[in-house]
Amino acid sequence: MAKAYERIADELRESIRAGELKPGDRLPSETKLAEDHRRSVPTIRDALRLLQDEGLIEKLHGRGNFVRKARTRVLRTNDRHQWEKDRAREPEAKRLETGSTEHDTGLEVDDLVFHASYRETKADKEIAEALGVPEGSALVERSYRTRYAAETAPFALVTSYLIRALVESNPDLLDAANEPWPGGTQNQLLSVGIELDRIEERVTARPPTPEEAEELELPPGTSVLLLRKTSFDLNDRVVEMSDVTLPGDRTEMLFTTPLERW
Amino acid sequence: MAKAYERIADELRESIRAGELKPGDRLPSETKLAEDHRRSVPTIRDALRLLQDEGLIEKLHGRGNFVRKARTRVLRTNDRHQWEKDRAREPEAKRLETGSTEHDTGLEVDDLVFHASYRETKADKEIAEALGVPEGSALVERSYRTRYAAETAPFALVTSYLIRALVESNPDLLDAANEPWPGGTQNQLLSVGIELDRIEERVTARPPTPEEAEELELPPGTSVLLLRKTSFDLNDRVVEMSDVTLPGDRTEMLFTTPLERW
DNA sequence: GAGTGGTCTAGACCACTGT
DNA sequence: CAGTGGTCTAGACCACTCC
Repeated sequence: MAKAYERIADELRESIRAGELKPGDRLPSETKLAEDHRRSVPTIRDALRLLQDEGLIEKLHGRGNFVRKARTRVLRTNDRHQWEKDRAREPEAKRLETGSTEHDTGLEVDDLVFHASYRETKADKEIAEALGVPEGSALVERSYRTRYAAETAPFALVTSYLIRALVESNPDLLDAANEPWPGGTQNQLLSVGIELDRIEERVTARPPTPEEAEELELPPGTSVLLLRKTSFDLNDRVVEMSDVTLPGDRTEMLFTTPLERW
Repeated sequence: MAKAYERIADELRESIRAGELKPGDRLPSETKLAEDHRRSVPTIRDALRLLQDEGLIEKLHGRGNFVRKARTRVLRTNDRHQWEKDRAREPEAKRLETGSTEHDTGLEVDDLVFHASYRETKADKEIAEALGVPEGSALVERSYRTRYAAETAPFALVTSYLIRALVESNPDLLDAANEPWPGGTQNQLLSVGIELDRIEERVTARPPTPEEAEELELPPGTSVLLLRKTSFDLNDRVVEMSDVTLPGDRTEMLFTTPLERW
């Protein structure tokens, strides 16, 4: 025999999937649902929590419970890397026009708000391994937040690591005041004589930590995508590594793999 | 003033992050926690549910609440596509040895259990658009489940779509009895004269549906990765499309993007 | 059988939203 | 102000695990 709160959740889920309850619709109040199903309010709330955890409904205090609407997605492609490499050697005037985020989103520079901060650190075990340097090596840790001007939450949390010894010959690379840097990271690396050979991106997913949920303004019932991007130079050395946290309900990543001809 | 259940959750989360409570450790019983914090048991349970939703703890009925251990990850790379393309033209004996899943996981064929089923359908609006065919076109819908022999849950749910008109010249492609097909999908397509030019993969993440959680044996507090793979032939036609659902807590996807030289 | 978490109740009181 | 969901209590009873 199935549990009451599961049966009630199943019923509501079915109504939502069938389209009887459409995105934006208000569900009956919790007391109303309790009467209808002849159950106590806490039992109803158990059912609604299941639906919330699945991302199907949104609970708004004082207003009601609503079927969740899909959020508009931000597309992030891997051809941005080649695009950024090409762009890195353009004259500064050209580089100022657009960054890779604008390339992805098709937006103007003015539609986006950009924030960067730099910090000097030493590599812990995990980061050292990812960068292929000894533990304790001096690093430049750079933190980026980009959001739509019309919104309050950023659409990505980015932490990027550079190996200080590789970039310190250009002091401009140690100062966040030079951000946003026209031409992006690949132009920064070019300024110290580094050319990239390839980029590796590792992707996983999990529920957000409370801190991530807070900063990305994620409602309950959403996931985050974790992207670790590693850049290799022509000598197969790791020259940069970034950890990116993206909201799962509004991010779509597109990777294109070209194949050699037979 | 913070809510009691949040404060209790914060305290426990901190203990876990600090390593005072290690993966596998049992938390104090709910009644014990209630006494310690001078709160009712339901309030403690509210706190523990937060931690469960974050994927930090595992609730085991009759045994206790435990700090969750990380599961071993399955790596899925995008160089599998080129590998599979090369493999598609090898003689059958060679193709029988390993499939792309074994290529990714480094396992033997015997370590994996494979299941396939075919079904003929018509393209609904969404699928038709993805395949670039008219709505209602005849399709071959193929469903795959692969799991470790030692485990009960598959590590991926795959639904693949072929356009019937493109493949029906080889009747073997309409029969699941020929699975696992030596050489995989690219060899199947070769048998009807199709060569692939590139593969596009779109990735998003969200909490699992109850059905996905059931089939993948996902504990609460995990996400799924959704991968839509689209294969294009030399004429830029879509010739195959797959939707893949992967457990977020045990899947890592690796995409390598090579860059052209300056 | 002792100890654990899971389901469910009935209700008090608080906090937020709208009119 | 009425109506909504959010927090919390105190306790009954069930189901599972392990000794």
